[in-house]
Amino acid sequence: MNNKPNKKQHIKDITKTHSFFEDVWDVARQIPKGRVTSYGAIANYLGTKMSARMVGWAMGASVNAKPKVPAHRVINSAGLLSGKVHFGPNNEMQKLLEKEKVKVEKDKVVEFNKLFWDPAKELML
DNA sequence: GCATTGACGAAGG
DNA sequence: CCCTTCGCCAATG
Repeated sequence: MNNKPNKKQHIKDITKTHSFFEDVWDVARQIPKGRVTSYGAIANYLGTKMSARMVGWAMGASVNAKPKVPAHRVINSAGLLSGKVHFGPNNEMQKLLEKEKVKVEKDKVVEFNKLFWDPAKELML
């Protein structure tokens, strides 16, 4: 099929009801409590595996998400709280994670590999 | 239309 | 453990 819709037009259309952001938010909202995932994992699940940056970018817009998105459970592949600054002037993100029994040290999730929640594996229904 | 930026990822020093 | 370089896509100026 060569009837590919203009990407720009498509985006403009979906921006009203359904956007790349909402896809990310939808996945993020399904992250179990006490678990964490990475931008790359979500990107891979959405098919945009080449651009984990876009996921982070969507997370930045999560402030517009309703209901709010547990973005504090979404971190980078190294288990580092890369976006903690976006939660508050202090380590708000870390506090939220520790509240969910997620240990954080040096802005990094302890045993991140064990707490890692991969939507592409856990959420493939 | 080009340049810069960005809550990334991986590899190298 | 810390920093640098490259690649990636989309938004923004």
